[in-house]
Amino acid sequence: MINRDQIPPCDDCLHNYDSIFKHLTPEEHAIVEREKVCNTYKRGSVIYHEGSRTNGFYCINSGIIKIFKTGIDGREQIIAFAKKGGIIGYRSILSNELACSSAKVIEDATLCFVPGETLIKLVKTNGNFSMAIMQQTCKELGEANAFITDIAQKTVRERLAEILLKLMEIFELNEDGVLQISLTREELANIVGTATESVIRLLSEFKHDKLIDLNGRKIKILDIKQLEKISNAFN
Amino acid sequence: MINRDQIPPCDDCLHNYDSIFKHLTPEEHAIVEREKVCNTYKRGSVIYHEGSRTNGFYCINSGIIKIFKTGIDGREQIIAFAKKGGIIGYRSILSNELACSSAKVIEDATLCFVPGETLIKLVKTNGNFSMAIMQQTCKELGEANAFITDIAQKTVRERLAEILLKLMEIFELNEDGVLQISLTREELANIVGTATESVIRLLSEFKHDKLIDLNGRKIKILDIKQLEKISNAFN
DNA sequence: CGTGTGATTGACGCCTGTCAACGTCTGTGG
DNA sequence: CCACAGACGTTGACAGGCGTCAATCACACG
Repeated sequence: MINRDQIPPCDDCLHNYDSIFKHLTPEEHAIVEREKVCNTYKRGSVIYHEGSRTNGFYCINSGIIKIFKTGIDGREQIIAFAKKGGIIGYRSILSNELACSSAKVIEDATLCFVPGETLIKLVKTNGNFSMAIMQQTCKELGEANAFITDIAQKTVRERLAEILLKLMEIFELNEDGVLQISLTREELANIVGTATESVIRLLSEFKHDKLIDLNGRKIKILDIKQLEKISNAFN
Repeated sequence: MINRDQIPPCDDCLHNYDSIFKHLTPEEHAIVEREKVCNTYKRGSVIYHEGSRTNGFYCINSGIIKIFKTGIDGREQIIAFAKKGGIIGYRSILSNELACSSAKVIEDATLCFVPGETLIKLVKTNGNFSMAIMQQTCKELGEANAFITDIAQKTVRERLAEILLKLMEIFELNEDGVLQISLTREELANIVGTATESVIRLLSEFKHDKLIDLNGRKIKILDIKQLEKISNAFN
């Protein structure tokens, strides 16, 4: 499951224009580079568990991670995804709480682990970095609040259409218009907050209405305008 | 609506042990004290509007504020409350976005306005203050994620019981066991994420089962254990 | 006293969750 | 190479939770 032989070059992460690490000085870069530990994880691996104490955060070098909370009957509620350039697990470090969610690999991933003390040191000493990570948190908070409103007010049908569009924004379509992420029906249900059967029924309804095309887990987006209309996009 | 005559002493806010301002140095205290502007607001007043650009944040000296997003048909979804010692409106300052929610007075309030630049300056220069405000954000984020899971998985009945308990934690009971906040049925519905009629029906059901007692907007909590059981408390 | 806002109650029906059965596909072991 | 197990996907039946509509009541206020 874990392969310590392949240490990926973290230059990508450190200098990527949309990575928060771009706010670090060269010296700080060097510190992170020195203290990081990289590993690869296969689909299904758990990075960290809800309720556990994490002592660092992870930077995604490749792959896709799902962040979820476990509710009634062990049912997952997917809160967010993380992909290349993103960081996960930093929240509980900063708030000094136990992890409030779990992280699991959806597509084989390479992650770099950075100790929590390093993060806190950087936050306290580098105002720009501090602002950047605060902005990330605030952005996530805004998105969470928007999702609360959606899930509280919209129907399952509207939410599913919206989630398809949101996934499209995050993972984009390939040249054939197919969503570049592969989720089980159950996972889709656990984002939307509904039953697996409902997702299946609505997806085939969307297919019948020529809004999407289905081929196993591959979802081809055909009619964005109409999906937006269904999702009641007040965003 | 606004009364500029009464400038409340902000010592309370600045030195209150659960205020984030306790992390400021005396010099920084003085800066905030000098730059703040205090006003009183009556019930119903809007502090700021979703989508507007705010150029500062507010510290609550007294009163109660509700934070909400406006969804379909102008229906409110209440996201959070703020009371004495709390701050609101700081998120959009830090993330440099438009306000993603609105703030409205529920109980007559006195607020102190502090300019955004002051906040950013403090965040960038005072590591401890920075950490404290980051912790507040992370805490809110954790709560938002928990609420997403609840609203996605629990029934209206379970959520209502949970909200009553949550309100109890935030606003506490008076000596008679009555919730120290007065909300309309519609506002309750807009927290739970349901229809006003459903709240009314479930409240009278709770009353019939001797879990609560009702007297207009006053809600007396009778059986906490049972409410916890109903709310399916996995928290 | 009229008006308006909020609270309540009843009727009705649809959306959606649950249960059950069955089909499909993949990987594993004999 | 085939049989089988197990995970996942699909479909149908069914009930009930909950939203919507409408009527009525209660209460405050100008």
